[in-house]
Amino acid sequence: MSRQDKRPLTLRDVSEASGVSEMTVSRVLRNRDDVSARTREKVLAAVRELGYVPNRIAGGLASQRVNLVAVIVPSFGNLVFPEVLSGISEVLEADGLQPVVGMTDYLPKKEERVLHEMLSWRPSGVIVAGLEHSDPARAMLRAAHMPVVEIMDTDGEPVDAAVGISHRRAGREMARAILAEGYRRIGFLGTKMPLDHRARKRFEGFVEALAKGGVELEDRAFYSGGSALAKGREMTRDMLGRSPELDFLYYSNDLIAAGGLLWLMEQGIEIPGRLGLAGFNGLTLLDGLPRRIATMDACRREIGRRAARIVADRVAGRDPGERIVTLTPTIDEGDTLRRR
Amino acid sequence: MSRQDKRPLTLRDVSEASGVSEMTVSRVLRNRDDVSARTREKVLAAVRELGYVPNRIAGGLASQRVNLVAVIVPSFGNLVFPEVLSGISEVLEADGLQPVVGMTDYLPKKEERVLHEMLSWRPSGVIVAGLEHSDPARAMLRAAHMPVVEIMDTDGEPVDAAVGISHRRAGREMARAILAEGYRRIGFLGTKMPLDHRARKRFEGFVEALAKGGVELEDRAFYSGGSALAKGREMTRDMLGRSPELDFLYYSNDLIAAGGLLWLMEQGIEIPGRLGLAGFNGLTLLDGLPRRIATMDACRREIGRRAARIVADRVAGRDPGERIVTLTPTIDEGDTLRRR
DNA sequence: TTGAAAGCGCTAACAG
DNA sequence: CTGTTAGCGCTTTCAA
Repeated sequence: MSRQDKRPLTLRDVSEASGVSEMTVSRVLRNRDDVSARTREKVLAAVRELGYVPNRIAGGLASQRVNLVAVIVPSFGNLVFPEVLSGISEVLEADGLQPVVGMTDYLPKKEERVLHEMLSWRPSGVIVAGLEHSDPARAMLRAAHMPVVEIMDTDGEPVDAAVGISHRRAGREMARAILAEGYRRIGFLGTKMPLDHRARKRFEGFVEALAKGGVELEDRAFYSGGSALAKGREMTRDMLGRSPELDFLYYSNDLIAAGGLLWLMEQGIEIPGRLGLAGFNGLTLLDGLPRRIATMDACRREIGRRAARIVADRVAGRDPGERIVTLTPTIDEGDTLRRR
Repeated sequence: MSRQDKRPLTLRDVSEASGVSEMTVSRVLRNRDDVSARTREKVLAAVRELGYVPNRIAGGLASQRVNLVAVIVPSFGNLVFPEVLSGISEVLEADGLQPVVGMTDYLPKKEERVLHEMLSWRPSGVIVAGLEHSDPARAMLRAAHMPVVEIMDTDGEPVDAAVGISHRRAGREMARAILAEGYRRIGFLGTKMPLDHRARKRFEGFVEALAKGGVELEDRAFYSGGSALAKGREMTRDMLGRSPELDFLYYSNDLIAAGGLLWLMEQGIEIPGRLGLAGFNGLTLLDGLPRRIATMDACRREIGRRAARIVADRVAGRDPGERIVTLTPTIDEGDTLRRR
């Protein structure tokens, strides 16, 4: 700890302190096994003594390899993405790779900026949410010459590889389950987000399967901004005000469904006797509500894991298997779907 | 788009395509204003045509400057950190800096690893949650010779700068507010996390201020794992089972408080008539519950903003002002504290 | 098992 | 306003 200056330490400093060549110090720091135990110890002692932290900027430039994987998601607030990220980290870390996360706020222009920024660090791969990207973004992804995995959604054609669920099918299956239970007068409550393509696809699949069952959506409402719980409450109140004949409410996510549930129970409305409910996502955060809301698991953690596995395999030169991985979400009936 | 090979593009390719020297291309790409409009256009056209993305690894090495700021937080799942991050991004982006986020899972060893990893990229600054770090971690932070801002907490001595609130004081103030309202038989429900120092400090401050008011905590419970909402429910049920005389419950976070609230209301227990409640964090996520739970805002977004401001100022050579910024959280009485 | 030399792709510094 | 030269701190490659 006798350094006084502010110059960052380099390999040369370690080399001088340990009396070993820079090259050999480098070998030790990269855990290569072609170094004698004695030399290794000398080097590690010097590294500890000086507090040397290798410079990966230089290392990356020299080796043309960087252990970063770019991960691009729309938002952290969403409650959906923390779990995806955790699945990604889990797998990448085991392979010595490091996720670097960027956020797009659901804005295509911002997605382009973030992508450009991340690609400028020459990562080993890219994991990006969604299949819908601007032309410049797709061009960048193609030109990057690295593994690219688009996640969450498989209703479309990926640039390279994809891992997700079919949101259209998720919507259809929930519609079928609702119809099978005998509900016929159905309302939909969701987010007004033209750029949330997955929510849109679920909605489309839902309406389509209802139609196939000879049922038309009886009412719908879309919100934007504000607390989802409070919005679910308001929208539910408003919708039942104008469409009191409804017997089922399908919400585009579990949080607004929870808001609706709380309001309905306060009104003394019997769930699911008088009115059935379903949401989407399978948020364990919400375990502990007075009813378990029927929902559909989006396989978030598994999507993260599989996507990371594809990147890690490709980086390591292993065969990653199929290009498009479609996971199958399962309906969790909870207490608000099945009539006794 | 006529390239066939997989060699990544370099400045030289752009230089050749545009008939301008590498150096001038570099100037254009860094938005320097000492380039003629005509030359600039030629270069940008070539860049677009080729789809060139600059290599920041090389750029960083040459300039000894990197626009990254390391941000180290315990967990994404926490609902607390997304908002801090958003405050950080907001300010950093305006200064051309880019946050890079790492996660420690509340584990000191993992914190060391993540910190070492991030410092190896020679970022322009570090923002790290908490004041408690292992000796090696503190040594790394000191030796890094860059702005380091410890956030969330100001009860302690930072390595360099700090922005946060006093959690001890937050606990004390909530205790005073509770006593002022006339409650005397108080229970505490929190997380069993020896490594969550901020929760511990709030608890200590709370107990201390009760004692000063001549009141001793009557019951306490700690949980770990599982859904916070469900745990709040269970713990509340159990605590009231064994200590039915309690007239107030203080929860270490809003989510378990919400679970408790839901259970209590189902039991028909009058809130706050029979029992007062308070949580901590000011989670807007929970707006829409049947009662607004009394809570204390942790100033999350503002903490992120101020911390980022300090880093950005230091990087730009501006005077960042005071070394320790203590924000003052305010009690939000909601509907569950004040007896009518 | 160790060392010496030659870059990686860019930018600082200086010259024109 | 534009170009030339000399590195940045590592790792690759080859030789000992």
